[in-house]
Amino acid sequence: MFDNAQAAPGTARTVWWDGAMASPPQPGEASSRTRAPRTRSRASHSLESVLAGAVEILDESGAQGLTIRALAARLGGGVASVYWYVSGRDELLDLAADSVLGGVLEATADVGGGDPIEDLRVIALAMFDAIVDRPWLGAYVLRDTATQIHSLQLYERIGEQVMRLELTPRQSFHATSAVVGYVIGTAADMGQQPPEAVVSGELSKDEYMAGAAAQWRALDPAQFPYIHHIIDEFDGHDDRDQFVGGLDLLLAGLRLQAGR
Amino acid sequence: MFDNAQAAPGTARTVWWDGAMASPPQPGEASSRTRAPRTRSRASHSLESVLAGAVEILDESGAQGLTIRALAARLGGGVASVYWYVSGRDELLDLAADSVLGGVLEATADVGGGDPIEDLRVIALAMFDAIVDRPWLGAYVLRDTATQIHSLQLYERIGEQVMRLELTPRQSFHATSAVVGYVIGTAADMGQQPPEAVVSGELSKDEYMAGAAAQWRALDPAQFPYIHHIIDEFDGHDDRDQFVGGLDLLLAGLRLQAGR
DNA sequence: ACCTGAACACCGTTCAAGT
DNA sequence: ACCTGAACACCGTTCAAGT
Repeated sequence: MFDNAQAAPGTARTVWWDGAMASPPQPGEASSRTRAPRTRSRASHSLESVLAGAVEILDESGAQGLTIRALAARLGGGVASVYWYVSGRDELLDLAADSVLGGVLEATADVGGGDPIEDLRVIALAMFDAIVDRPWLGAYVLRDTATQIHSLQLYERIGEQVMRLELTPRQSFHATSAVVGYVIGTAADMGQQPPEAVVSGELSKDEYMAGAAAQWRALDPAQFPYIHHIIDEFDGHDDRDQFVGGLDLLLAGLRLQAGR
Repeated sequence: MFDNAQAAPGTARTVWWDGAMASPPQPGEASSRTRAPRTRSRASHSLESVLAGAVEILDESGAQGLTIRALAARLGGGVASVYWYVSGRDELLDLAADSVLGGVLEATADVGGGDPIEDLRVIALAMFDAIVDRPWLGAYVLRDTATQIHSLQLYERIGEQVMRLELTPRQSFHATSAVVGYVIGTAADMGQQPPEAVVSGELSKDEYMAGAAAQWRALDPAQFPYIHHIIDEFDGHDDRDQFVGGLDLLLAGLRLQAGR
């Protein structure tokens, strides 16, 4: 079902290729123990290396910076070779995002023994941490469970904690979706690049936030009483604290519903 | 501060143009009462018409379908004229999203008299409804409060309800952010197009969801106990019910914190 | 099977020029 | 002030061909 980690999805794999041609001569590689190929004439990739390269570029320059050409250049090969591993740029983004979630999956592998809601909190925080310093990630996480195996597994793991609260299936479904929705929504929002500021490097995120705070302070207090009520909290606030604050509200509601 | 509704932002408005040339002759328009111009030689826009055109295209074919060329064609003019009103495609998306939120703002103009949490619920639902059937909207809402006036005002309005709960500024800030984050995150997630399915029209959203449900049922129950626990709820579920389920958890937590 | 270079059809943005 | 057509520099994707 989710076997496209090896086969390029969207590509019909009819065997037009004669098996007798297998293992073609590898020039200059016969007894080489070093990884770097002596002859640079032909690049060789794998889905893992393609995704790793994509994540590198995404981390450096965001979704906008990930072009197929840039990726091919980084891999040291031609553009078209990328299409052997992914069906297109969209799937590349989906798989790159999912590969990062694989890390979250590993990091939370042993969660599940304690208080269900506390465990839920730990997983949600791990997920948040992964997304928040990867601005590009939020938009591509949990988009297509058929392509994104890790996303599905993480969803399952979160659901399993909720399940231990022994609510109805419907309540479990809603609670799990709420946690996931809150995490992704908040993280994506926080990770969003200030319009071309951080990307071009003209402005740091702190500088941008300071500018926004100044802008808020300049608003008419009569028209924006709430903004002025919280401006000191907004100014210089910590994203993680803000995230935890909301998460704890959600979990408190859940605890109430579960009667614990 | 937020005056870019009239002046194209990002464009320095130095007056190189001689004021004496004002109100040039309008050929064939002297006593015409009908809106359609007799001479098609020169198109005339406004920021409103540009954004309206953009929203139309976005509704029809999503963010991917909104190209400057498509927009210019719809407006019946040249490509470059769009750049008189917006600084680029990014700002076009931001402003188009914000213009839709203007509708939510109007629809919730008289909210604020009842129970604060109930009022919060009403606003959140109105926001959800606006986003959910506009898949493109979620990604561009509340991105830049300097450009997006309506987003800021909506944020203020939500905050004002929270303020009535008389929490600390910090708690108010976190609660408001949580509600907004949850709404946007959930709505964006639900509005997300199934990879090129609904866009190309090959697959309806219902068909896609049915396919996903079938896929989930095929998963190993030993490996995915939660998925199997909720699969009947997932299959054919109503997005709005799901949203409300999570929202009520969040609001219950908030009510608890406020001691009401 | 997997990689390549070149080509195709697009796209955002800019610019000199028009009114 | 506001609109235009043409140009520039890109980009995703495909394809015939190589190994």
